[in-house]
Amino acid sequence: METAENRMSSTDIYQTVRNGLITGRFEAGSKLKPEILRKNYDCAASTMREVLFRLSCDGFVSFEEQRGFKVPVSTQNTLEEITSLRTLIEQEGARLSIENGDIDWEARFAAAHHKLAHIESRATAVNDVSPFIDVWSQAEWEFHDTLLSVCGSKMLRQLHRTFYDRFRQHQLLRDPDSMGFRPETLDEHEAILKSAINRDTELCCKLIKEHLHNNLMAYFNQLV
Amino acid sequence: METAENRMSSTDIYQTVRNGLITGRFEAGSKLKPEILRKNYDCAASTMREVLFRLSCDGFVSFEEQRGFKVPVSTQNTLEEITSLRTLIEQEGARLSIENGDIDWEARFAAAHHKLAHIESRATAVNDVSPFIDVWSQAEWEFHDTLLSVCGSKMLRQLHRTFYDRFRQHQLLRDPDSMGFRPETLDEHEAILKSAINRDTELCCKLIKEHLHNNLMAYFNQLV
DNA sequence: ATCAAGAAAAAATTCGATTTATTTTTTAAT
DNA sequence: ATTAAAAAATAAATCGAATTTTTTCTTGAT
Repeated sequence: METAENRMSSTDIYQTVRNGLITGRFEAGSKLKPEILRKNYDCAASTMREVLFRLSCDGFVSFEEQRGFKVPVSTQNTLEEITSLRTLIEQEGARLSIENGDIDWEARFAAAHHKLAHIESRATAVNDVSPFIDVWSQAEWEFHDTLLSVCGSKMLRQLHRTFYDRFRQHQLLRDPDSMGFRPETLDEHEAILKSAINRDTELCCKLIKEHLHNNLMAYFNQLV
Repeated sequence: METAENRMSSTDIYQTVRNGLITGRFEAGSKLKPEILRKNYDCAASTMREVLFRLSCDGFVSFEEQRGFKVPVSTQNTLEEITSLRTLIEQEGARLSIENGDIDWEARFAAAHHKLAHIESRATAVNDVSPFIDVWSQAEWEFHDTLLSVCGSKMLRQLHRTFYDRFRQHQLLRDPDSMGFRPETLDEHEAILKSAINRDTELCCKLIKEHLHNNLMAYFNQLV
């Protein structure tokens, strides 16, 4: 008998689709029809619907009653709101981490930065950065998450993750070729690392704000 | 032919269950089985499951794969995290509203406070406050939401609403008879109103922090 | 040609049943 | 009496089809 391929659980499908959404695999504004998508994930339409509902709660897809699911359309205002909230949350998380963090945290944060800086300098030196996107994204995420890792609030970290990913999603919605990084991020990340390790809370918050503001501006400037 | 009662849409059911959760109609830690609940809402188990997934995203119910849904158990730490995040968000919203708000906002905020104060003073004067819970809850929500109403960020307001409701849910999970209000809230609300209208951002943020901290403390003190 | 009404198609929603996994109960051996 | 394995019962997860609603297409009157 031919073996049936191992099926994914709905949670696996959820993860896969979520990942697809934040890596720009779906076109902005396009419909997400359970009946169509199910074929890609080998499941029933109602299972697909369940997954899409879960994604809609966190804002990765939009839902309108009797009208189904869509990839959200990115507007300037949406991205500004996402950036503001991410800034608010990341500043607070950094504040708490700087307060609580011990030498072990410093070491982990320095290590995360080291990895990230390595990738960023290699990516800056080259013409086509596309092969770096995936590793860079992962390293950047780990850098920012390590900063918050000893803030003491799981909830805050989770919320930060949602807004971090939503920002990335909206960058890609507008510009599917967006790398997400500018050469300047290298210096910005280093400054954040140093301020945190020096326990300079106010400077760190200021640098985070500038870093995220610059990300936002870079995005707007790409809009020809 | 006998007419079939008008059925609720899944979104209606979602709202109803959400409301039930934040008004203490489900016992902490109890299982939420789609097959059982469906009978109360006249729908299929899979529809119920869909609803529960939606609620789990915002933290109103907990979900574990292959083990179903539960009413969350309230721990001290959870409530502290919820309070901290609500404080962070409400302070930021107040800051922005104070910056943007015009005379119309002031008037609406004063009106919301007037209603709330009226209810609070009547409730304070009486022995059994239970008949006031529903109107008070609504008025308190409107007061806090009006404060944020011109912050310019729909997302922030939505997030605030989630944490506002989660706080209330956890109060009731621990103490099903919790009124949610203390006599002191009357003064605290008034002070917040005045500081906002005086455009004293820093004072307003401080008062919000104290107000929410006091809510939290009142909750802990009830734990015998 | 334009528009509205009605018909057809497509998509969203809901359903009841099947399959799969977990939990509880029973049985049997030590 | 305890424990371990097996069986039964319960609950979770998934499915494919039926139903309802929305959207698109067709037709015919102005």
